[in-house]
Amino acid sequence: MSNIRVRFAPSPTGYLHIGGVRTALFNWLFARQNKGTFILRIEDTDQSRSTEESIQAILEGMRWVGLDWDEGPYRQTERMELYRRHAMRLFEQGRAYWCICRAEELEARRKEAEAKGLSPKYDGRCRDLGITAPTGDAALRFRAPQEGQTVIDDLIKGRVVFDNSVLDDLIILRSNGYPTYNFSVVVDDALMNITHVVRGDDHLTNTPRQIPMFQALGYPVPRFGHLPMILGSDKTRLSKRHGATSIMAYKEMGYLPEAMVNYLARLGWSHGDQEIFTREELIEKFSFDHVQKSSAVFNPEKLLWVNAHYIQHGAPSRIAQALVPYLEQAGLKEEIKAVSAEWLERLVVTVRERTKTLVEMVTWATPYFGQDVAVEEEAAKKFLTPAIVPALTKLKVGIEGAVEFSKARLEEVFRGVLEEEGLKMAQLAQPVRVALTGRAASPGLFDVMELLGRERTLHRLQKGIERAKAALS
RNA sequence: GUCCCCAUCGUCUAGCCUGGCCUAGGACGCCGGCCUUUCAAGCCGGCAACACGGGUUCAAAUCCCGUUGGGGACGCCA
Repeated sequence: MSNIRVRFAPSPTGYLHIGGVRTALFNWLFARQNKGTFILRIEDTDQSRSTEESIQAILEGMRWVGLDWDEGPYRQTERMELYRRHAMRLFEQGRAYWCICRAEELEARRKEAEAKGLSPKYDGRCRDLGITAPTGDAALRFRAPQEGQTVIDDLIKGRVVFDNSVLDDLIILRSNGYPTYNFSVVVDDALMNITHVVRGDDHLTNTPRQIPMFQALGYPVPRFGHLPMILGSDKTRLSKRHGATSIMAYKEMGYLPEAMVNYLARLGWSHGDQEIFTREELIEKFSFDHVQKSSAVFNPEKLLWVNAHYIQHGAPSRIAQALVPYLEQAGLKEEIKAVSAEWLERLVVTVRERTKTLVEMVTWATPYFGQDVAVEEEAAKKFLTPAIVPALTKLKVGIEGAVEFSKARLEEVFRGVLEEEGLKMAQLAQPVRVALTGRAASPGLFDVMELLGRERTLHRLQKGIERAKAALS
């Protein structure tokens, strides 16, 4: 294990979303590639917005996509003592001071400054008051450097320089005693020996505020990497308006976690022209050098294509195993128990190429369960007509008489009927298809028969014949 | 408003660092064709981009400057 340590630090204020997963993924890939440590840390210092439910949702999402963590999940609310102690240390060093401005006053002043077109930063009026023992509500502010520059050699953006004159005296301890984000993140990253802070580039301007705190506290400054944002189709930050953003929503829609990972990895990162990567390849080939600097638009259609690819090319056993819960959810629990794993895999293989999600796959798979099949009205009306009865009957008799129930033999019988009846392939195939699957579209007929087996094939054929006979005339 | 980041087909991107191999490549989507028992899948083909303006250079998608456009940050949110 190397000394490389990275973390994913979501705040539990909602579900784990796509952007968070990608940030986590890049951290995870970097850790795994370097035999480093991947840490999960929950940033829940905002009591009013953090929920236990969100924490659980984050863990569930992480597990689903297979991003396993080596340490944590730590929760910042369990580390309060650490933040307070570090804050007091800064105070004692003269690097922090008590501010007795009220929140409403600050808000008002900010608005006023903004209205005048001035910078809305804190005016520093408590900076030199020298308050040592505040009474009532007071917040602790970090005394930010005002001169010189802070330079970041970003793993992705390259060299970024900020004038310290733009820096604000940030509140590090709220009047309720809780630390604020910019402070707790520094204390934790320092104490957890984080070597590389990889996060969304919405944090880029937070970085020059944090670096002086690492320095004031006497901790080494980690390296930073700022990932570009993921945007919606209208090029604004991805949000609910753009459709599903919760990672678990994609599970529900029938996406494979390996497809999500592959798509998200390729969103903002590339390795030449390669589109499909195994998890091992991702770990091996990932590099910050090839992470895009600019933001990327989330494209659900490409995601769907990647998912279809995994469904169509994955190991049948893997797809079958992933499909089962969806089948169960569709009310086929008992039916699944009755079939073998081997049969289920054959089913997957025959239906998967017309399927882009597992949910879609359920729709294609249902006709193969149970003795009878629900026949779509429209399909029956069009293909199960009295005129086709002789041919259907002849086919049924032929199959009954066949010694062997194999695809090759079945086709021979079928073609024999075609010839005797003077029919074209499609003229008989469609009625048979409807009788067997209840629909006008299905996999190849002989695959269907093989999947159904002799008994059900004959049974459904018979039902089809009866229905065709009864149709008007 | 101030600061920061970014800019190649509609979208994801290769190429940019180390200028010529770029008549700018791949992928998704779209359009057309082939295959075909249906629906798909597959295969073949097509449409489609270096934001703009100046430089530097024999030569610029590639280097420099500016403009424009987009995004982000400026909270006792994270």
